[in-house]
Order: sequence, then structure tokens, then C-alpha cells
Amino acid sequence: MNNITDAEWKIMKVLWRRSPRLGSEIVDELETETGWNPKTIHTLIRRLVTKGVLEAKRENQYYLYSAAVTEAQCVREETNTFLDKCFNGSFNMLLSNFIEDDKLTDQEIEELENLLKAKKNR
Amino acid sequence: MNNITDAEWKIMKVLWRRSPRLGSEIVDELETETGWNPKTIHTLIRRLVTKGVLEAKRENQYYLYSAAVTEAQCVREETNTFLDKCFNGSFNMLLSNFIEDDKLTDQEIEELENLLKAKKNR
DNA sequence: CATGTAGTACTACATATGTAATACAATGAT
DNA sequence: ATCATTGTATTACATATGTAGTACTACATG
Repeated sequence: MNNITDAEWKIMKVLWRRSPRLGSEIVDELETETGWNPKTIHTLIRRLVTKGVLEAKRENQYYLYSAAVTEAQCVREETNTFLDKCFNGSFNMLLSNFIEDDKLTDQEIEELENLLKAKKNR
Repeated sequence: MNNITDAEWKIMKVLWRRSPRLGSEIVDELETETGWNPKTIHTLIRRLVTKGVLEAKRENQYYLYSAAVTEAQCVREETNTFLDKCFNGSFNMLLSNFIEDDKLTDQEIEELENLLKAKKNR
């Protein structure tokens, strides 16, 4: 439903790895990696809370933040948006494109075949 | 290199289908489908020219627009951005996710297997 | 020739997004 | 008790993006 921007996505990833967390923990995880000012990180957190995809529970004087939507849901939405934009919504078109582009190693192709085989047998 | 936004992408698609085209032809293709005002369409065209992904050749008093980047290039960039965001850049992770999510019909799975087989035999 | 119409050039404006700064308050160290 | 630090709340501001509007111009038509 609610759009999570690229910058916000990085916050969500931290919370998807483990929730709940204090703001300071999120800052610790992201400050070096992203180079963001802690203020920036808190702004992003607040926006995510406003969007309803993060939950904030006040514990004493601080907030504990948790992901309120699953990564799977969000990834699914992103995937659909991406497929619509680039491949008219067709996953197979993406795949053919990828396969023809020689983006996959032989080993990856093997793995895929096994995945598909396993899927069919279920 | 240059970012093509979602709205701009629709313009590009028209030009990728056939180039060059007059502005009026682009408007004709998109006005009904998108509900955009012709002025809006021209704004998007101009931005794409500024970004260097469309070429504009003056023919008499009008411009003829052509795609200056291939769809394949753009799709590749979009794909990489998407994979990085959602699947740490791993195409196989996307695939497993998709397959487990039951997003594929049996027929699609067949098609994929054939694609992979064809690829391996080459 | 006078006008309407449509393309071109430029401008506008709201919302989104990235990236903070400021103001205030509570806590922890002197 | 005081002051520096750090969260919280609010505000700021540039650029991006969606979505046009205005001004000017030139062809097409009555």
C-alpha cells in the first residue's frame, strides 16, 4: 500500500533482520554504512511510522521500533511494480531476458532447474 | 546513467516500439491510455531530451523524436537497481522467492524449463 | 488576410524524497 | 545542581517528479 522509498528501505531492512530496536541501534547499524547523519536516520524512521509500516512503542523515555509489515509483502509489491514497468508484468519475460543476456552461470541454471523440478513434484 | 521516471518510461516505450516519431504521434498513443494532457506529454518528452535519452531532430517546424538509448540497456539498469534493493543483487534469490510464492502456473514452469534446456544445449 | 489550433519554449506549483538543522526535554556525568 | 549529550518533535530546504498553464509562433482553413 504505502510506498517505501529507497532510503527508507534501508531502515526497514534493519528492522526486518530483528525487531524491535531502539533508534540508537538503528543508527549504529546504518551510520557508517550509509554515511547518514543520525538526524537523517530519525527522520526516515518517523516517516515510516507515519506511513504505518513501522510501529513505535514507547518504553520509558525511548521508542522501540518494529516492522509492521513483512519483508515478503513489501518485496512482492516492489516486484510487481518492477515487472509492470519493465516486462509488462510478465515474469517469464524477465526470465527469458535474463537467460538470453547470459547473466546466469551454468551452475545457476542447474540450480534453477532443480528448483523448478522440486516445485513440479509438489 | 540517467534516471528515467515511471511517467517518462511510458514515453520511452512508445519510442522504443518505433522511432522516430512526431510529438503528435506520441500524444496520440498516450493521451487516451494515460489520461495525460498533451502539455504534460510534451513536458515529459522535453525532460527526456534534456536527460539525453531522447534525441530531437528538427524537421521543418516540428521535432522528430527518437530513443537515444536502447530498451535493453534501460531494462538492465532497472533490473539491477531492483535486485539490489529487494534481493541483495541476487537473481537467484528473486527466482526462489518467486517460485516458492506460487506465482507461476504449471505451464509457465514448463516454459521456463524449456528455456533453460535450450540455453544449456547451446 | 484573420483566426483557430497545435507545437515549442518557458514557467508554475504541489507533493515526494533526500538530507539535515533547530528547539526542547530528560538522562548521565561532574 | 549544572551542563553536555542524545532522543524526540518540529521545521527547513534543495532537487525530483507529476501535472499542467501561459506566451509565442506558424501552418491550415474559412
